[in-house]
Amino acid sequence: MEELSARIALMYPLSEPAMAQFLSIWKSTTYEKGAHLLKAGQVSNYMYFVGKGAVRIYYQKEEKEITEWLALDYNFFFSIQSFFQRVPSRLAIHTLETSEVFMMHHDDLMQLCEQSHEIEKLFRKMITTSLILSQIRMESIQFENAHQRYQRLLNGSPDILKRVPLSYIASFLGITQETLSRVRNAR
Amino acid sequence: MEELSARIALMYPLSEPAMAQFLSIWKSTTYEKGAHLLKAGQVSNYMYFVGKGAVRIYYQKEEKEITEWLALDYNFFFSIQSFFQRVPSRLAIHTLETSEVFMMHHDDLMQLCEQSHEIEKLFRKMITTSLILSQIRMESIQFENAHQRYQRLLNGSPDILKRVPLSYIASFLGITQETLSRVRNAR
DNA sequence: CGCCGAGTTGAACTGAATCAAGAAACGTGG
DNA sequence: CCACGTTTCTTGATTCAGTTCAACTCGGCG
Repeated sequence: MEELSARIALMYPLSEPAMAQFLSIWKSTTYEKGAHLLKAGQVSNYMYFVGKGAVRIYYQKEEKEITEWLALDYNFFFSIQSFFQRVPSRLAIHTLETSEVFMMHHDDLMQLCEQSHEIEKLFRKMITTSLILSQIRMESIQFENAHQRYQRLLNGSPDILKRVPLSYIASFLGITQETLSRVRNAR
Repeated sequence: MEELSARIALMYPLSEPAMAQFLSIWKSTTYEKGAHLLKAGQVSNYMYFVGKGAVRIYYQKEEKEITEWLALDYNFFFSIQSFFQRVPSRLAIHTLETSEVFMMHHDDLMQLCEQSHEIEKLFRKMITTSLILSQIRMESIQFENAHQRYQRLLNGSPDILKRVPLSYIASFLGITQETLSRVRNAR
């Protein structure tokens, strides 16, 4: 819980009562490796945060599984479209390691946002961060080749290779497993 | 101004005084075709809205010009990273047609957000919309081929071909002008 | 008429996907 | 602790979408 509150404070420093209020709507559960937090077709009601652990967001696309996001150690994640638009999610979420997962229900968040301008503002900052990350990822996909994207990922999470199967990493990078293998072993 | 206020109301229906307050920080200017709203290297202080008209956001990348965004008739646009992070923008913005452009200064917006929870919430919704669009565009770039992306663009703005040179459209779609030409004339 | 920018067409090339085997690592039961 | 099957990863050959480079067409317009 301290890590969660530290990450929140980093985005926008809430007053003490607001922080307490905000933290109060987060529930924590420890999931075994391979457990599903969300299945495809459900409306995703939660925004999540992983403690120490690893989580994968993926979906089915023409008999292939696409890894949409990988969240390791102390990071937020959620199904953007489903959470905001309240529509069933194509995405599924499962753990890659036994992980402590914190989750906050959409309705609780909305209710707090109504009551508290401060929390509304925090939430706005969280979305802004997502938007900027989304832009950066888009540019990476559009202009960087397989090798550059792989390097970028390694810079951000050097230990990801030891913790996530290559097939997931390849899909997350938008390349095939074979290409990733070649890129890794080149030179 | 009515169009601007209509688009705002669509995202989040402000109370009358809040709407008046919000509209009051927007200034309007009519720019001739080819005029620059923003040059690369400047911090972008504004969020923009085009009335009837057309605007292009672009940047220099290794002696090529990349068209990052095209905004036609009654749409918002801005340099996301520069606006939020207050860093110099790689992006430049110019008009493709004589256009009425509305602009809102970052600091005015922030001040209003401090004062008014309602406006903060509107702003949050605006960013959320951007985030969802960004996700959709990312998926389009990653998984759709040149022909599909072209079709998607046409569906969204059928008259864009008549108003924007092909070289800009190609770059916006992330393909070369030659490929766009082939895609257009195929079959 | 000749030039100029915008768009098209053709041919060669390239990065990554696909298809197809293999090799290595992993774990489960004997 | 080993043997076996399964999953994960690598390697090779071929194919393909899209790029690059170069030449060409077309429609203004001074």
